[in-house]
Amino acid sequence: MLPCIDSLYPKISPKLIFNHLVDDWMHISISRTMASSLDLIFSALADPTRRQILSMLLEDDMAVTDVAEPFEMSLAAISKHLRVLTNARLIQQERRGRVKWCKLDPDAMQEAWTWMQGFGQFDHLDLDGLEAYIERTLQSE
Amino acid sequence: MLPCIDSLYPKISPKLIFNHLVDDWMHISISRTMASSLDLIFSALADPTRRQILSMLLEDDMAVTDVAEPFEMSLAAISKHLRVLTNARLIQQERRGRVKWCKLDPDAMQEAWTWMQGFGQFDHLDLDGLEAYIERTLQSE
DNA sequence: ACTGTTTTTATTCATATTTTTATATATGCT
DNA sequence: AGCATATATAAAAATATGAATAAAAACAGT
Repeated sequence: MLPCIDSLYPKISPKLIFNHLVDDWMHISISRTMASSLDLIFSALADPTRRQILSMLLEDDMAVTDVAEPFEMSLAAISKHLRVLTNARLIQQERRGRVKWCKLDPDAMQEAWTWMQGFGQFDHLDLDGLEAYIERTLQSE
Repeated sequence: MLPCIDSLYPKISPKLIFNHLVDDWMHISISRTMASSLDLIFSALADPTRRQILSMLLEDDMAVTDVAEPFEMSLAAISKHLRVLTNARLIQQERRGRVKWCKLDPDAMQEAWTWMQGFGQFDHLDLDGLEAYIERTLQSE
């Protein structure tokens, strides 16, 4: 299923080959499910208030009221920011009593980070192993 | 101790600020609307068309017309997306003749990547984690 | 100078986001 | 039950975004 790499990418560096592999399985496996997911994640991260909230939650889990306290804006606005972060799966909210506790959920950040990793340096990676893995995965579909 | 707060992240050079101001002098009033660097980067990454453009540029530098070719939308829309990517410093555009060449500029991606690194122990990409991730993605279809 | 190519800008429209204020809901306490 | 606390939702206003179309601008070749 995986096309012949040598014929497709004649004189490109291994790094570029890897990058293109990443690109390929993204188009194949991610175009629907993950694309909308990355939309939500990056757009949630694009707001400075929300990034600051995430930074605060890095220290400790917090209740909604405590999250809102250092900000100038209204509690309702913060509540909506928290909903955006929850929809992006960047945080989890768990209700205990009347208090809703907010804590980081690392999965979404990892997902975005993994996507971005395709644009960085991969020199320490085992390219052959990844190729073989992707090939196995695509064939088993 | 807390490396991820935006106020601790003033990595915008005066020259860059100046460039952005010059870019938008017609539309933006200088005092209020100065989006931070991470605002621009994440909000640029939040659009699937722009992410796909970046993936295409991984393979090779491209002219604006060639970037627009695989998309359904108009060339003018793609031009606007490229401007957003340029403002976020995710790409660089260099005019040679009548053709404007677009190429990736890794610095901004690295900047966002560095910020995100504070939220996980994913400081290096281990293959097992990536494979597990790909597997999860494929299964979830 | 004329012509075709490449790219940007202007205008307009629909839709989405961010925020405030006011109101509603849910929970714990006495 | 009544009251204070914690959070969410609704309505509304300002602003931003994404896209189309049409026009303009920059440039190469003849």
